[in-house]
Amino acid sequence: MRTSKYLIATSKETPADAVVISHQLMLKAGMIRKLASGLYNWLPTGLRVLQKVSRIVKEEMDNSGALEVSMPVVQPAELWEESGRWDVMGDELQRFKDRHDRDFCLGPTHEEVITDIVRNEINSYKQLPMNIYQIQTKFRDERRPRFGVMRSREFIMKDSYSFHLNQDSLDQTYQLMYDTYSNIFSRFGFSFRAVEADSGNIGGNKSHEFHVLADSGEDEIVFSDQSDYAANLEMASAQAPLAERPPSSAELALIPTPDSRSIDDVCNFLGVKQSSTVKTLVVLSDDDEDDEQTLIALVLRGDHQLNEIKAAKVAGVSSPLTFATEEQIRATINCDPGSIGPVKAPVKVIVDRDAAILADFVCGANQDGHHYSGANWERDARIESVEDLRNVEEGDASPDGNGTLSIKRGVEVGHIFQLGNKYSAAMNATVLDENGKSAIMEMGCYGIGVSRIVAAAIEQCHDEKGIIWPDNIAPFHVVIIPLNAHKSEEVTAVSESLYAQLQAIGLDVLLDDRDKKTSPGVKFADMELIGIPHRLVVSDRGLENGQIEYKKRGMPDTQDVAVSDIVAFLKKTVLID
RNA sequence: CGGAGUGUAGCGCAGCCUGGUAGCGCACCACACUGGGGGUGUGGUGGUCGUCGGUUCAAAUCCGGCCACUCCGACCA
Repeated sequence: MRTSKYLIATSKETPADAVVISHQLMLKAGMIRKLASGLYNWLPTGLRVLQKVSRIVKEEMDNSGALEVSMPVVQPAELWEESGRWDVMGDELQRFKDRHDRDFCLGPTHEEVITDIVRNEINSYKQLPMNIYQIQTKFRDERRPRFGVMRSREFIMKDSYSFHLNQDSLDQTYQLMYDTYSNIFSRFGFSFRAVEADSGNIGGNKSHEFHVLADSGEDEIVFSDQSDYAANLEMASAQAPLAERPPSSAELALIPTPDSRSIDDVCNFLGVKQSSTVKTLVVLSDDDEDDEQTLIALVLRGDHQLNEIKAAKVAGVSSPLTFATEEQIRATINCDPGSIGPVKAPVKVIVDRDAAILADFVCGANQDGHHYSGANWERDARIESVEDLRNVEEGDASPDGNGTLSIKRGVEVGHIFQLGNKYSAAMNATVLDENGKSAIMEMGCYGIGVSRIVAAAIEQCHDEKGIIWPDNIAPFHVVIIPLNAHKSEEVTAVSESLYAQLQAIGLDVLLDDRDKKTSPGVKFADMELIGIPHRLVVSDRGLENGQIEYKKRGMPDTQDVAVSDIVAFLKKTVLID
């Protein structure tokens, strides 16, 4: 490609509404343009990268034995009603009617459609297992699109769905996909982690997320420094406390604590550490027979944070977790939410493991403006049950007993689930087994955010000048920059010759043949911003010595290579795979 | 969905408070110079000031409705 025939579309200014680096650089480098909130046009440079990412994902999926199909973006409501998700899904599901007033939606995912295909096409256990994938545009009407293509409403996803006669077969394919995903993200050169994850609303049991480590990531992931334990913060547990609860030594004392409603306030007022206090959060129970929902108190150590996912899984607690309103608290406990505590509380008290081993602690007294000091479990406060309710913290012991936990931010680029028979049962997707009996298929599903990978790669690979692409997803492998071509026939001739020769050995080459009004500085800056990994500068100065200047993007030094060697040099330097 | 904010040229912004000729930088076009790091000069192109309505002799500016977009939070298959 010649820049004179191409759309460079770079800009010096950083657009005001881009906050993360990948979004800024994608706009500045002319890869994308916003069309509306969460909707982006992909310009030529961006599309080249996107297609290379897709190609690698496709190659590895094909290698794994998965079969590629293409399913429509638009899906009929009937299938979603059959699976039960038409009514369950929130407004992320973009619903609309066609001219005949029939209900449709834009596909945010394709479990229903694939299950429909498979129940029609697959009849025998002999055809299983089968893993089917597509690389397709998805639409989710996100409440708050942000970070450019990292969280857009329309995006490209590789989604695959596997079908099995039994759990063993599902386990095997799940592991195969785990390994395939690891291969894919390794090919992009990512620093990534696979972590145990909550399977969320999609249903099912076993689930792993693949995260690219990046400070701008929206998720917090937890891993041990000495073992392979890794989990999403939502799922992560610390090792249960090993210490026994010390014996009580203090008397329960009621203390006026005017205007002290938060843990911070109380600790400042009383001069105690947060870890010697407990905080009490009141949530709704899950008995919904009548309007009079009972309340449940969740008690954590003052310095710990509630994990809402874990709390919602505790027996008796509403799911999704719903906090009691101030009125409900007032009606049942008769105090404001800043003064609640487990002592003589008129509700069930569920206690976090770390809060349960405290003795002589400070807590709310269930009277406005009062706290207790010297409170002790059993003696002063009844425990309904002890659970793991809190977020892990940096430095907690790993649950497998090996090492301590670190927390880093990550961008979720892949997610694999074991769905079980949630969709196959609802939609009656069965095969005949070897005994001739009808069997509901087990399912797995596996997603990769293809467009998100482009952003994640930039998050990991950039410097103050711009993007630094790995060779295998760079929009171009090599850029040739002729200097003073308008004055030097030799520079022009050598540049053209190189351009042809490098293309002939299979490289994607960009020849910066913009006219003399485009100064060398502009060309260098543009190509560094765009992130082309290999740069050749052809100049009279170099040609006098029979040399071309080579520079690798991101490396400080240039090197001179003989004109006669340059093609062979690049052939072995550029990593095309 | 709650809170906050912004809409003026392709991009970044000023002008609004105190109503009266719509401006600056970048980009773009022409010419000349320059020619290994976003160069210089001269001259240009480009805007229904988000939109609808109100006040006024007069509205980018004051008032109101609507729309769009952004940020923080909640949510996220």
